[in-house]
Amino acid sequence: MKHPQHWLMKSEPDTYSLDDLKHAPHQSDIWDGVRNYQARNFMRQMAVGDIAFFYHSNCKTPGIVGSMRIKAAAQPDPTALDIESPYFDSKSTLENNRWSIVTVQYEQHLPFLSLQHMKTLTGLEDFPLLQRGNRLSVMPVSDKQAQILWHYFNAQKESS
DNA sequence: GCCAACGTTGGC
DNA sequence: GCCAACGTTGGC
Repeated sequence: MKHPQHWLMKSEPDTYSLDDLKHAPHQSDIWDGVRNYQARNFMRQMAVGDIAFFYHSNCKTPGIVGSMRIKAAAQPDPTALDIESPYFDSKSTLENNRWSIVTVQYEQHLPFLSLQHMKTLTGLEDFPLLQRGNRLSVMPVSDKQAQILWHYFNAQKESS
């Protein structure tokens, strides 16, 4: 099996936090509501077993709080067809749903890595998250960037 | 709560 | 197909 690709996925903790995923049935859930084509296309590239960092955005101290595994590859997003959902999309149909979800599995909480501190780590200069004006909610993490992040998390775990 | 950056919409 | 207007994201 090909070694897993890393990703980063943002969620506002007030809407859906890592704890929410941890306490979901089977610690698994669908990642719905993505309404940006670039982010959607990244989700469509995800493979089962890929690793995604869970990032809390639009909160007091944004940063990475843990990790997940991709449990199932992209499928149509049911919320796009649900008129009751805040993510309802009038241009999507059952035959032609514009939007996708992946199924994610809780893996672990990690030592908190704030956005502020992430900016000080060397080797992350090209990380999309840190690029000016970036608003992507789903983005790839290169092997090199993942290695830097895991090094940070492992070092924090050892020193605690 | 402010606002810069960005994506989308819709008139033309 | 251009682009102004508008809505959203998300750090601060």
